Amino acid sequence: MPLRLYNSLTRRLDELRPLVPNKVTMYHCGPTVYSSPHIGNFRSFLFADVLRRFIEDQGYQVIQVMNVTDVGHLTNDDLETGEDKMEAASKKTGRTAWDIAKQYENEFHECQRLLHVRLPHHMPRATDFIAQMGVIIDDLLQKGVAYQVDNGDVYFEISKFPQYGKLSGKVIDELEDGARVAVNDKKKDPRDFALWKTDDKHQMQWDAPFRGGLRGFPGWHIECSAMSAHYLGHQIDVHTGGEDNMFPHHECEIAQTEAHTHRQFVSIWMHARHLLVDNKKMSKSLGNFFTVEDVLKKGYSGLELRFALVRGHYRQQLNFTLKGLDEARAAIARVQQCRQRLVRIETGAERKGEADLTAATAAANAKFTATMQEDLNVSEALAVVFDFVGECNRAQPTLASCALALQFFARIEDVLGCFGATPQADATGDAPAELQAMLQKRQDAKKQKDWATADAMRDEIQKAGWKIVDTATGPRLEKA
RNA sequence: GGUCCCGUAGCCAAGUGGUUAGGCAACGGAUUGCAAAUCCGUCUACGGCGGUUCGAUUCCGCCCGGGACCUCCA
Repeated sequence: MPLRLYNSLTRRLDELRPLVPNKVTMYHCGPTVYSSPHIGNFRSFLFADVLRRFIEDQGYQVIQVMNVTDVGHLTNDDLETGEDKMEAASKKTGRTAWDIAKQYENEFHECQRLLHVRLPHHMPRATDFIAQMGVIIDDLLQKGVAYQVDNGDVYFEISKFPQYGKLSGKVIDELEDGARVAVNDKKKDPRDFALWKTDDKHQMQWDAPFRGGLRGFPGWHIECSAMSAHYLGHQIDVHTGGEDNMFPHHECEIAQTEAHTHRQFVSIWMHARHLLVDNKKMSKSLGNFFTVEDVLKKGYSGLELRFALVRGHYRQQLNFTLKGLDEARAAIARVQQCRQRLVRIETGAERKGEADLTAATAAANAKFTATMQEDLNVSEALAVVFDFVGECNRAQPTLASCALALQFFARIEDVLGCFGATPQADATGDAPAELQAMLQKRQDAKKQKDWATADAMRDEIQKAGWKIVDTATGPRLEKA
């Protein structure tokens, strides 16, 4: 069974057919590092992460590149008033753009770690690829697809690339009727976009990396073309981003890259739907957004946030709520309880049985694969996992079955990464000695039928962040 | 104004022309000194109105409601 993915370009499910057999190249539009990463950002990045993990699960070797935009992302791409986001943040805070970029890039990496993201193989910064951008700009100028105006700005000329609009379905006339107005009369067409801009006041400036240019800074779109070409070559298999990237960003990437190489840039374009918060659009301009840090400060773990952001289908709007995080916590616990019991049986801490889970495990694996192969249907894949949890809990499995089932869970974890590592059979030994003493005291009290003392001990242990689990073979302590 | 997506039980969220997700919460039962965890059971839905069909939540049309892009945003 092939892996089929929804391709924004063809508007249907396309089979993943890597240009080089068994190797998949992926490029992801990463963060613009001008503010703290928010949960909406990570909805997209976690989607990319799960995609990568599943493709690897399917036996491919993946090479993943995610850019860090630290220059050139204009607040208003085509208008004269457009301002670089880094510069805008700098103005607001009084710090340098370089300083800001560094801070938020670090924050981004920290969030990746907290949300258990498998790091892309390369995470290049735009500012480190000025020269490579220059090569493309130079070529586009030579080919007459781009033009330079008096002040030194270089624009890509839309009319020279008739396929412009093929990804987003935007048609020229429609755009001209829209809210966007041409106020930059230097441009031949209002939709021509900047490859290079000049501005004396801009903090980040470079001598033009192309012939006949003036000192300035690159436009936003060109970085992705340059960096994907540098690491992955002129043609790549999969390119992802948030749905807002589709236009104009990805449209522009296609135009400049394909005008440059005369080859199809990307086989499969994928876009994650935006997140809603309490059923409302989440955006900076509305101010109703949570940063990753906000959520973690409320006491939720990265795993819980990851689960909450990953559980819905990526092409569906996902409604984020704090209640959803509580649900995530409970759901994760359900899986972990199940895994822990299997470990306990395996290690002899709990009685094994006669139930053979071989067939059930094979079926779960097959269903999980099939459902993920169909455009990464995580929701349905989770249903498979939870069905299997029920089967395990109901059974008294053999040692061999425990091992098989645990392998299944390890695979799920490898792909989804939202449940955590295989639990320990018994964490009692890791608990502080005083808690272990309390546990013993509770046992003694129970023998005496001194329920008051027994319950008091349990409450104390709970207050310390642990809980008692009573079993047929005696009580044990677990982290709550 | 143009293009497009969605509306599923208390909440979240898949899917399908006729069997029927899953999670959370709630309730009843088993277990337990009481709990926790686990198991069993209950709650059974597809925005509204038409149409196509033997049969529609699933296809078509209209309406209502929410959202996306075209403008900063993943």
